[in-house]
Amino acid sequence: MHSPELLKGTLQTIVLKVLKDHGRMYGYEITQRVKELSEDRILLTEGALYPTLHKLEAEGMLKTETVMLGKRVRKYYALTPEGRSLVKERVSEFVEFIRTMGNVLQVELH
Amino acid sequence: MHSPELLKGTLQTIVLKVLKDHGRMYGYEITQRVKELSEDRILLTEGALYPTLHKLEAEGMLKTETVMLGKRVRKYYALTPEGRSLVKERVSEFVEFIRTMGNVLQVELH
DNA sequence: CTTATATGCATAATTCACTTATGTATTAAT
DNA sequence: ATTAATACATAAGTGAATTATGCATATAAG
Repeated sequence: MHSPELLKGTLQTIVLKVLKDHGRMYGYEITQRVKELSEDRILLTEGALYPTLHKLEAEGMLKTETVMLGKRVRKYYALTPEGRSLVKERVSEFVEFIRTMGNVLQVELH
Repeated sequence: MHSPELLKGTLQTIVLKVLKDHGRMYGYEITQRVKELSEDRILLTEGALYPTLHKLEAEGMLKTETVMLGKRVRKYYALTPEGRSLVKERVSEFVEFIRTMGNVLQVELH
C-alpha cells in the first residue's frame, strides 16, 4: 500500500464489512480476502488484525468457533446481531467521511 | 467530527489542496475554510496544523510571508512549485485510496 | 533431505501523527 | 470587566497502527 497513513481508522470497518459479505471467516482468510479485493494494495498485518478481532469479540460484536484441522488450529469469526448493526454504522460513517472529504478537496469520486 | 480516526493521514492533503484552491492563506484562515467546506465536520486543531505547516515549509513545499496587522502577527503560506507537484500527488493518492476502499467495502461512492 | 514459503495464531515493544494542554498576545462584543 | 474570537507556537500525552518475536504445521523447491 502506497500511503499506510490513510488506512488508519479503517481496520474495524474493513474487517466487519468483509465478515458481513462473506459470512464466517478466520483471520488469515480475512487478510487474503482483503488483499484480493484491494488488488494487493491493502495488506493487513497480523499485529493489527488479531488484536482487533479479539477486541470486537470482547465487545460482543463477533462470536468465535475454534476448529481443529488435523493438528492445526483455525478460529472462525462471525458477526453477532450487535455486530451486524455496527457494520452499518461504520460503513455509513465511512461513506459520510468520503463525502465530506470530496467537498473539502473539491474532487469528484466516481 | 464523528470519527476523528478516519481523518488521520489526510491533514497534509487537506492543507495543500485548500492552499492550491485559495492561493495564499494564514493558519487560522485555513482552519476556518476547512470548517466551512466540511460543514463543521472537520475542525483542524492548532496542535496539528501549525507543526504541519512548519514541516511543509521546512521541506520547501510552502513559502511564507509574515505580515503585521497593527500589533498582531499574521503568517501567510503559499505553495512553491514543488508544493504544487505534491498536491497533485497527494490528491490522486487519496482518490486512489477511496477507489480501493470502495472495492473492499463494496460500496458505491456517488 | 533440508530449506524456504505458505498457512495459522498470538502478543510485546515501538513508532508517530495526532489530541490535549498550555502559553502569549490583540481585538471585538456583551 | 469579562468572554469570545483572532492569531501564533510548542510540549506532553495518547492510541492505533507497524515491527519484531514466538510458536507450530504443511508443502514446494533445490
